Amino acid sequence: MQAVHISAKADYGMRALLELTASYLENPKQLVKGDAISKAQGIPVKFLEGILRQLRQSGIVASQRGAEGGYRLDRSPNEVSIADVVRALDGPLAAVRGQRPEDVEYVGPSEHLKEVWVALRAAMRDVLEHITLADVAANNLPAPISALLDEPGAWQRRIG
Amino acid sequence: MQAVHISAKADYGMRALLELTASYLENPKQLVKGDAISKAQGIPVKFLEGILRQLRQSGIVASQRGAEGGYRLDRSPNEVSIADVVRALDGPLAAVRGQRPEDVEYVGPSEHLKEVWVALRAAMRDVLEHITLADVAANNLPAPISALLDEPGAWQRRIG
DNA sequence: AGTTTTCCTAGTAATATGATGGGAAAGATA
DNA sequence: TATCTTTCCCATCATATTACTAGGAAAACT
Repeated sequence: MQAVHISAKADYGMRALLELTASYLENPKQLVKGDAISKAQGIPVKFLEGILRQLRQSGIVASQRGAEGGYRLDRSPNEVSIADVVRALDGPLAAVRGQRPEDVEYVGPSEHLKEVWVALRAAMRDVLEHITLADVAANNLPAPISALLDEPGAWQRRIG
Repeated sequence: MQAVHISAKADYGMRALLELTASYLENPKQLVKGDAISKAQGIPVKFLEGILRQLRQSGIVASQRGAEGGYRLDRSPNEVSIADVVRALDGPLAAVRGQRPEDVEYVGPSEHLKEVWVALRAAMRDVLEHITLADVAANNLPAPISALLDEPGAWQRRIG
C-alpha cells in the first residue's frame, strides 16, 4: 500500500533492541528475558521470540537459554545502525517490482527512471545507515539528520 | 519484504507517464492510446487501464473515449512530481505498522524512535517531491539529487 | 449503425503479514 | 537425577495485498 512501509517486525525489532540498549548501557553482559521485553513494549511474546531469533542469526543479539537466560546486544549499540536492523528483519532496503533498483531495465522515454530509484535508495541509506541504536537511545541524532526534522512540514502529513 | 517497495503499479504508472510526457513535448494536446503505451513499455493492457484511470482521477492525466481517443497529461510535466504519482497510485509515501509515522507512540527507551521514521520520510520527500516527469524525461535531475548518485556505492547493493 | 477506445465492477491465484501453538533442547537449581 | 525455566524451532492460520484477468457498459467518432 505504501512506498515505504516499516513492518511490524522492523518496528518491534527496533523497540526490543532499544530495550536491550538500555540494559547494555547499565551492564553490557546483562541479560533481559523475552517476556520482560514483550511486556515493556507491548509486543506479542511468540512473535517477539521469532524476531529476536532472526536478530541473533544476524549477529546483532546474543542469547542464553534456561533459567537466568535471556537476550543482550552482541555488539556495542553505537555499532548497530537502523539499516542493519531493517535488513536483518525485512531484507534489502529497496526494491522495484521485486527487483533491486539497479537491475530493472527501462526503454524509450523511461530510460532514466532507474536513476530516480537509485537516488531514492541512496537517500534512505544516508538516513538509516548513519543512525545507531545509541543515537536513538540518547536522543542525539547526527546533525544532517536532525536537520531533516527541522524542515517545514516534516512532522505533518502532506495534504493532496 | 522490503522497507521501500516501488510497486508494479507505481513503476508502470511512471513509465506510462513518461510516454505521455514525450508525446506532450511534441504536442500538449496529442492523445496516446492505452494499447500503444502498453506495447511500448510492455505493460499488461487491462492492468494499465486501471492505472491510467487512477491517474485521471488524481488529475494527472486526461482521457477521451472512442475512436481517436486516448490519454494525455493534464498538467505540464514540470508540474508533476514523482511523489504525486506514487501517492496517486500507492497512497501515502510512508507508514509504520500501517500508521502514519507521526501517529505511532513509543514508551521507555524507544521514546525517540518516532523521530527516526519522520526523518526517513522527510528524506524520501526531499527526493520524490523535487523530481518531475520533465526532469526524468530530460535526464536532468536537480543537483542535490544527482549528488546522491555520485556517492560511493550508490549503484551497488550492500554486502552484509 | 458500427467501430473504437475508455470506463467500471468483479474475481482470482499467489504471496506476504502478523500472528499462534506445541513441543524439543539447553541451562540453572535443588 | 529431577525439575523448572527460558530460548529454539517447526508448523499452522486468518487476513490482506499484489498483480493481474474477464466481461461488458458507456462514450465518441465515422
